Amino acid sequence: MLTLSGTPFGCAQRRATGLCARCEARPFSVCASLAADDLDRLDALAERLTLQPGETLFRDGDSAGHLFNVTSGSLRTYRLMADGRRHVTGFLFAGDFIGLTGEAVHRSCAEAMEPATVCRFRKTEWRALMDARRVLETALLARAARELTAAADHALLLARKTALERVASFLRDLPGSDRLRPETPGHVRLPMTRTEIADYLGVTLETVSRSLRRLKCQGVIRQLSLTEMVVEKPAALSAIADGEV
Amino acid sequence: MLTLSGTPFGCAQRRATGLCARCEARPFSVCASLAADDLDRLDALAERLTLQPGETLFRDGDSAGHLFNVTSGSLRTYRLMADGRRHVTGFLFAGDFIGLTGEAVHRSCAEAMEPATVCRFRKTEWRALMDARRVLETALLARAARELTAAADHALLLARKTALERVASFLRDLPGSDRLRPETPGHVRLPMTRTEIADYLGVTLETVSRSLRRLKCQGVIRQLSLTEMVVEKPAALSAIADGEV
DNA sequence: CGTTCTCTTGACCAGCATCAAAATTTGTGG
DNA sequence: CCACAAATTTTGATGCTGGTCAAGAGAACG
Repeated sequence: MLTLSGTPFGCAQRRATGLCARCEARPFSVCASLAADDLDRLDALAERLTLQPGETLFRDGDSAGHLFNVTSGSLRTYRLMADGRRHVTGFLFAGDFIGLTGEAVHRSCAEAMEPATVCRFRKTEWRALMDARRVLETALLARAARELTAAADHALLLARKTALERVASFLRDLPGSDRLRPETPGHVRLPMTRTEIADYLGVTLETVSRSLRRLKCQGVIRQLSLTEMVVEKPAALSAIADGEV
Repeated sequence: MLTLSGTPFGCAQRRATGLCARCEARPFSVCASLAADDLDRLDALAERLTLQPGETLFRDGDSAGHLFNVTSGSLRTYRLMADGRRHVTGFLFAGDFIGLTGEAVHRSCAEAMEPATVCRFRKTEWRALMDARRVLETALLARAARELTAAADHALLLARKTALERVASFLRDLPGSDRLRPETPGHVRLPMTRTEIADYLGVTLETVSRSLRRLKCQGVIRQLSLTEMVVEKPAALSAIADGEV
């Protein structure tokens, strides 16, 4: 079940001694824009949620009264078509913000892939905080800008890249997403299933599997386990990803 | 050639008698957030550009020191891969804002499809105006949110829809984009070529042509001319677009 | 250690791409 | 306004990438 641990007794601390002050995800969250003095205010608004693998944060059709900030672990968001076709919208890690799209009703589902923690904010309260601390709105706009850039890259991938190029792009761009993990250079951790990768890249799981094999045969990557890859030839991987082959 | 008509003598008018006050695109631009009193400030920052069909606003690799607001006509933005594969990122009409992605160097090209007019702003000056008039930043964030929603819809289209569904989605969603045109219900104007539609939908021009034919045979649409369609059965079109067939 | 789930591999097939040519539209000069 | 040239669109024939179906191999879990 989804456990909920709000600020103790619901009252803000005077000094920034709350959870936000110790939050490991803060440096790469929009919260980083706030001065230390303002953290107690953030604390007062944040509800801490803990999700177990497979647990749902929200579903398609739920009214979207909240915003979320991922503080640890990872989540997937996806959309379903009427006949069951699935598109995985994205994979979310610590520091990622959910709710930039500003829709009143969720049009996608969000579930934990691994044990995850998330901060939840009421939209109205968040809006008030943004009005009081404008740097927060500026930080959110900057984040929205980055997301739009990433969306354009992903659209190019979906519109024009071959299956092999898609998988190569994925292996190249995924590392660094989870900024809480000490990044071992060349190592790619895959907390998601092949099916999820496929639904993210717009192909089938068999095609993902075959593409990975081709990359392995070419010596571009080496497989340590189902969820762990090593990039042996980063330059070659990137060249394939960009279609320069 | 690209003609340039800045504010006469570079000095701001005291009362809002400038071009912004009379701008037809203002109601559906981010500029709509500004009070009438602030329009002379906007006027002082805006350079008016006129583009002929096929003319370039900016190219991939150009340094992105400006932001743009489309005030009439239409443009296309696209990206190219090393081997020439093209992805049309989007079609832009009056009211659309260019530069939300905030990148320092352009990663796409923008060209006029029809005669078009565009307002150009220096990023630094625009930033200063946003700092002075916060509603502007809020309006920009709202617009970024809408773009992210649209990007998610387009990603679903590219990842999971069939060719027929893509073309149906396009015909359903394009009208209303050009808010300057008096919208004749059921009429779809296509100021772009088949190739551009194809590159936008991630298929080939032949597939677009064949899909249109299937829709015509089914009586869902009727063709008036190459650039003008009539939707005869909107419900059927939408059902096809959403894969409910 | 067996059950179940996920991943891999193979065989076959279909949707869309590619190649090619005809039809239509657009543009130009007389 | 017409005739011709160029560009775009439509239509047809064929092929390939990636999807579908199916079976077997590993992992994960109790």
